[in-house]
Amino acid sequence: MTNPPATIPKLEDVALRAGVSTATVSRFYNNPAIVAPATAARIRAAIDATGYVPNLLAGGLASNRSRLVAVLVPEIAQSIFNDTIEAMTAELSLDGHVVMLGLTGTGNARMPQLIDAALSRRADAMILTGIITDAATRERLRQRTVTVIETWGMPEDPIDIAVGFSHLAVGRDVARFLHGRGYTRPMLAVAEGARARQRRDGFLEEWRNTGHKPAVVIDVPLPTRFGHSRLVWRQLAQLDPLPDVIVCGSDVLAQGVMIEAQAAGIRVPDQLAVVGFGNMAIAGDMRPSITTVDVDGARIGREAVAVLRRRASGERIVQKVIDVGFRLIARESA
Amino acid sequence: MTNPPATIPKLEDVALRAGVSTATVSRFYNNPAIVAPATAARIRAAIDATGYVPNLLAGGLASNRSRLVAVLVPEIAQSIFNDTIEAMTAELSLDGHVVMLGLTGTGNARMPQLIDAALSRRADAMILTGIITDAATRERLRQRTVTVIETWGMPEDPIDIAVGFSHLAVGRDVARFLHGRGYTRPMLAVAEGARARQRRDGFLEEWRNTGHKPAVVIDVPLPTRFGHSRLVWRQLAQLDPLPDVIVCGSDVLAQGVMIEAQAAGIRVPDQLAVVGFGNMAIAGDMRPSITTVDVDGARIGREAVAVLRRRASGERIVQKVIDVGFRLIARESA
DNA sequence: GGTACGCATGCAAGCGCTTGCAGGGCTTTT
DNA sequence: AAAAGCCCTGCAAGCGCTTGCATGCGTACC
Repeated sequence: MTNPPATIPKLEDVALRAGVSTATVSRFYNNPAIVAPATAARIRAAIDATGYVPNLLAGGLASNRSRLVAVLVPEIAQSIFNDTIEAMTAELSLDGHVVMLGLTGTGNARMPQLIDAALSRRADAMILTGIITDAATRERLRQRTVTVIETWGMPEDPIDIAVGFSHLAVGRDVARFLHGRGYTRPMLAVAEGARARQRRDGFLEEWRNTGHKPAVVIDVPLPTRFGHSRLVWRQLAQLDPLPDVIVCGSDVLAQGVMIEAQAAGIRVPDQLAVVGFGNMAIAGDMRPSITTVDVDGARIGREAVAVLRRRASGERIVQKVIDVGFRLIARESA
Repeated sequence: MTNPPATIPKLEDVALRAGVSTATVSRFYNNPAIVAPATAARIRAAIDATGYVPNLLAGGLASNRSRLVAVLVPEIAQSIFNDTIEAMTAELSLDGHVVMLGLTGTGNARMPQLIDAALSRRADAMILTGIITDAATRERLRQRTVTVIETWGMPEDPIDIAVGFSHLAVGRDVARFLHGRGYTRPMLAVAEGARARQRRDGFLEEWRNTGHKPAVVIDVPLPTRFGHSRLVWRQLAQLDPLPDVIVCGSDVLAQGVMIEAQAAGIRVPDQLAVVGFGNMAIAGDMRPSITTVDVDGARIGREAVAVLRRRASGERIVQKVIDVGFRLIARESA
């Protein structure tokens, strides 16, 4: 129970105490293999005795590596990206990196400020959710040497590196699936985001190609909230004939619609089938369980960090776009 | 469409171009009021021309302020804290601060490393979820001069500052509420966390005080997942007589139990009432809507940042514990 | 007209690390 | 026994900012 030290110990204090130079203590932290075991032991003792904690601001300034990775997502309150963030955070902390979390807002309105914030802190890398569409921002990032990873999408011309999957393909697969099951009157509830719209386009294209009449589409505001399902339900209930399946932009929405349907005495899937997206935990646990598209968000996070590691070790990344794919999981609801 | 600059521009480049010293440019950023308007205009032009972005690693080293706030939470995948994080992030970015996100794990296993990470980066403040119980860690933090804010709880002896509410009081209120509604056979599904246990204790104490027989308690593993409700349901269904109300550690759990009950043909609330915790969006949107305890997570975040601001402006904080309270919201499910 | 003062700016000494280069002591090679 | 190599360590020059102190200038005051 010692008292607070009058001053925060620095590298020099440790060095003095261990009888070595600051350079050696620095190496002890950054390249332990090259310091002699006996010296290392003395340094360790000195660190314990002084309660030294390295100053990574100083270290980062000198080495030009901040060990900071900026992760920019629209939101986290009800987000499908949280698995990705968790996986990334866990992986990064293994390398002594830390996540700077930025919330861009559902319309990415705060993206520019956050990019500035990340650049200011000399983040070693920036991991973005989705594909930046703003040309000026793309150009700005390209001019920098930071690693930029775009996730959850498949840009044709990535700023730097992309880890994701094709939302277009998701839409197409769902359309084929529903066609195969014999559904004829789908309705789509599409969130106002770039990715959701790609899935919609994929669906509509494929649905047309399989010889069907155009599907009904309604828009749902972002961010996705459970309550929006009531809006969807209201619009759905007005249709005549009723759709025989509703394809929702997210599992949350799908769950909500199902609950509304059941409350209205409509049987799922007999009278109305439901398809979600994301394969969140609720999808498998609902009664009936929800047919959805599984995306391995954690894997996206891990792959992103893996790329970072490879680049950090000097490797030149040739494969600029990594496709982690997706799986349509047929359950009870459709 | 210029090419990447050969070298990253620094303060000096801006100063040269604007015909001032680096000190003045620095002041332009940190204390704009004291630089003359005409000079400011020249500096602005120079910044635009060079594409300068300040290096906050250098700035932080020199000024001893990192503009980094560490936010340590157990997880974010299915977390009740996300509103708090969002609110904090938004507020902090207004002051040019940035959030370093740390995930401690549900058992707080990674807490020590994360505290180190935060100290290493000379975080201006650390905001923790819940109350740190480890004495060594408490002591370690007390010795530092960083602002430490514990949230979502009401420690008797805060490390520094706390913003939260009394979980004990929540438990008591719920017990009184159920007593008032005439329920007699409650069952508690309690998550394995310190806060959930406090609510349990409060409930049990009050329930006993109102003259009832002890309530049935079952434990639920952390992190809370929707699927756990099935486990709860299974245990619940074995009881004879069945409980007339189940008090769940979270809305997610409550929702799941309700769905299981409905799937089993049990009517909510007639045959089984359900109480949740947290007032997440789903609670109000479920059919029937869920009776729960509302906690203003966003407010916790805002209050925490407000304290930070006050301290930053030199104020001495006297009120070490800020109680944001809670509200029991009676809806259809109980 | 001289003194006092305030405003805007410059000077320069750090902030606490990292790392290229050099060198001393050992062991191995010839 | 000398030469060559290898390990380990130290020296010292930065990294790009901030800020206390000093200074020059214009205005206000007596």
